[in-house]
Amino acid sequence: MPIERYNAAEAESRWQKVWDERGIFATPNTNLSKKYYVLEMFPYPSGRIHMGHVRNYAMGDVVARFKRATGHSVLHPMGWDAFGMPAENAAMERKVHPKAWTYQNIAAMKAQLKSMGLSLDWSRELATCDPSYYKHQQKMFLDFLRVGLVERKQSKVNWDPVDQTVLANEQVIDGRGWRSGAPVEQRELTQWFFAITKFAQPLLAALETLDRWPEKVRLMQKNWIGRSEGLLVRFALDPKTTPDGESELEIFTTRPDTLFGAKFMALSPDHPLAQAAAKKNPALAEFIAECKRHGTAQEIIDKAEKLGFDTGIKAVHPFDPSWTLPVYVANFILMDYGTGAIFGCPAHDQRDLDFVNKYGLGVTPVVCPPEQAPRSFVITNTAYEGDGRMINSRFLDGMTPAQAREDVARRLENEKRGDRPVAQRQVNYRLRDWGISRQRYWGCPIPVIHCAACGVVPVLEKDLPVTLPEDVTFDRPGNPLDHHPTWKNVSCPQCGGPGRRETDTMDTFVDSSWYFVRFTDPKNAAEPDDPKIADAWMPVDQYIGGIEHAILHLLYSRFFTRAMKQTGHVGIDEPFAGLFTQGMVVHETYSRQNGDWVSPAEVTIELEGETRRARLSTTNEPIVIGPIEKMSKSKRNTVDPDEIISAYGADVARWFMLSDSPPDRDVEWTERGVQGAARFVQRLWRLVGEAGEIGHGAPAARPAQFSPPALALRKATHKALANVGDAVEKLHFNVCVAHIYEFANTLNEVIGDADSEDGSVATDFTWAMREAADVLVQLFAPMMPHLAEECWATLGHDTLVAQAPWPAVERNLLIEDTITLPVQVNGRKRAEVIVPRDAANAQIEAAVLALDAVQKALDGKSPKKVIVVPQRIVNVVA
RNA sequence: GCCCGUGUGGCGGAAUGGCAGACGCAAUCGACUCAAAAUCGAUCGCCGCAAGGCAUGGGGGUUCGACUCCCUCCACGGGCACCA
Repeated sequence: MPIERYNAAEAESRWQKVWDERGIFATPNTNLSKKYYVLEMFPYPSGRIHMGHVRNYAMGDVVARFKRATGHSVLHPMGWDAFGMPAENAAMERKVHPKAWTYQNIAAMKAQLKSMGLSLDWSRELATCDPSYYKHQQKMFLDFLRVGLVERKQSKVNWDPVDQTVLANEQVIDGRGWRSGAPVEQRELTQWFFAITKFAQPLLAALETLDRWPEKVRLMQKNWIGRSEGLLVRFALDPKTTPDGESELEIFTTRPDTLFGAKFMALSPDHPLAQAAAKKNPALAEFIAECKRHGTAQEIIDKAEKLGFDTGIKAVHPFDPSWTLPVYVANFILMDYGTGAIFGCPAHDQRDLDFVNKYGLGVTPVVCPPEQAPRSFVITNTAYEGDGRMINSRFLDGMTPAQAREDVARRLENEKRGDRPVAQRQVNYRLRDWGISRQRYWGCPIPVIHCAACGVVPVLEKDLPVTLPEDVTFDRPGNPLDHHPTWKNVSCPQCGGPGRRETDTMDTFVDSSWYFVRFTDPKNAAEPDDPKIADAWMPVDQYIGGIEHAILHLLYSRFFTRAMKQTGHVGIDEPFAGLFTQGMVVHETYSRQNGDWVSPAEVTIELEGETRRARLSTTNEPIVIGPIEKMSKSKRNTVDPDEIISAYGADVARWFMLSDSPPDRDVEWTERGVQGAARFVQRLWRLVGEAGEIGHGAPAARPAQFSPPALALRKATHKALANVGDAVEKLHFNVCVAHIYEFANTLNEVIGDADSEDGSVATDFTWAMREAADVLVQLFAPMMPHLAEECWATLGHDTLVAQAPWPAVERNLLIEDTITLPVQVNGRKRAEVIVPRDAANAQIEAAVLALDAVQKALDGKSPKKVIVVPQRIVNVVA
């Protein structure tokens, strides 16, 4: 009987409806002893999903469905990272309200996601722009404020001149705003900060415990936090050369061992001593002003030449009162790292070397590389930053730099000036506090009120949430909240006098720093916001998303979770136990002769011998095939998931996304690959149909005995089951796909053999065939759930495969009675030998040496040694 | 500049220190067809008629045995970048 083609379009919407009606993916907050929380990074509602989303959510869905089948209570929710600039841009460009624009986009994208057949619990859907979401965020802000994790301080900030808002350090990439791409300027503003630096050490230390995170991400965070251990050293200043009120200069160094190589001191232009000295020195004041002028744009700082100005002040060397060092103001010293002052040792620091070479201050090497004679060791243009032995350093001579560092630290710690030690050990971090104030409308309002009498006053908890006004205008630059005629005018909660509402909103990265906790609380919970429920679900067992969030989102979320713990919102430290960073979806680029990009949909590819040629489908104009790049609107090399799904079905899109490349690498979207996936869908459909027919009459009870062909089939079935299960656990979806292909090929051969035998089929074989068909369907069900349901139904099941438990692997079927061992002679394969599984090594050795091929390879020589690796290989050494 | 990762057929890639190239894509030949598509069968790392040899970026090392471990060089990709 011919089998009809599988109609994806019809079947997919039908099964989606069944899943929906039966509510099988809704997760109750009960029975959490075996819980599994799988989460994909939630999308920004830009309006349409792209192939990156398809890849991300396909992976998460495989994990969710697999874990559900293996008996876990699975939480797999979806929501919307809904605040942000694009909504305001749309408002400015198209006169749509950001809220309307956002919710339209959410509706459109939700429909797209639904068409993918994802096993999501939509009852927990959330949008961060919803007051019922951000009221919790405002509450947490106030809790953080109370315990000192939120601070208000004046500081130099990164100002994005295009978006007219402040950016966090993490949001400045190559000196440009992460969103606008405009060169970032430095401005001095009073801003709200999350005190992420208070957790610098725990955030760093806990990276060691995140053993299910990619090494790369942990390293990136480690470098970003940037811990360095060093010494704070107080240098006395020569009073004759020093402005009134100043008597010493404190510096931070990680290389106290090089103290005898010091040639100068350098101050940041913002350093108080520099400012004090500038008051009496107009030339110095001008130099500092010049530094600041140059310092407005990050790009200029990056390229600036090292410049210094001698203040005339002299600092006294801590080990020699007669040795003084000139104090410079230098443009490359940062005020907000260490103390904003350094001592310069040119021999062993490239920047310092460049500086002394410019100003002629001399070089004395103090660390001599191994196997180099101290007398002949000279530094000219390249500083030596390696290890060795101390030279020219008095009592340190002969020590290693590590020993010298310890010796210097101990001596200066024990020496007092005034009532304090001259030096103390200090740990410094590169990490800066997280500035969250944004001068924008479409974000979470910061719930404080400014009062002339009382200062900054928190909004009362009963007045939360502070909601955004809807009647705002976007017809001029700046913050629409600030322009609003009445919104900011409120009375002070403390004194009742006139107050002004804070008009800054929070960085949208705050919204995404805790959404994973919010999902644990279903809307209809008896006790909303019960920390016990959050703790029962948290941490996220498997988090999946792009590597681009390695620092920003993932570090903020780690901080936020700790802050939530400190304020009693959760009981855990780390939000994501397992993290997987998937690769990008890439595609060939196409362009016309004049350089205009052309989308793949407009191009026809032809093969001319070995070379592929592209033409514009409409006019036959020749098209240049460009490099394979990340799908982007600007290069127009995108493929619309909607079009793929309507042409081939969601299962095909999902399958191809999972099949071609390892999930952490980039995958190239190709038409050929999609067609291959589509062919395989039809092949599986036919194969399951045929296997189902053979297995149709099988007895319900499992036969006591299996004939050799039936046993062989069962072995293949259980091997596939074990292999696919292992591969899914490791998220090796491409390997998983390969094993499914392999099993499908085997099953196809077995069916072919059974057909050719023509006649009645033994019942044990029909039973094994039915088992094989069931298992095959279950194996691909997490990846192609619609096809799987359709196949499952044709196999006569009245249950849903989405709810079927994962079959148990019968381990005894994986063990072979006889094994084929490869035989090597001197490491080169010469033969194979078939031996019983439990054969003794001596027995195997004898069998191997009797082989003709082995004797021939030995060529009359007698073997020196025979290495038998049980179950693996035999190697004869001659 | 510093740190990290990657390198395997025409392509994507597989391989607890144990048969390199599973599986897929592409290609070639054949069957079916009036023809095409679909489907099915065969071939498919390189050299060689073959026997055999050579092959996991290059070179060296450890090992009975190395894609896998170590050293070194090269290429590509990524992160950080006046952080003292």
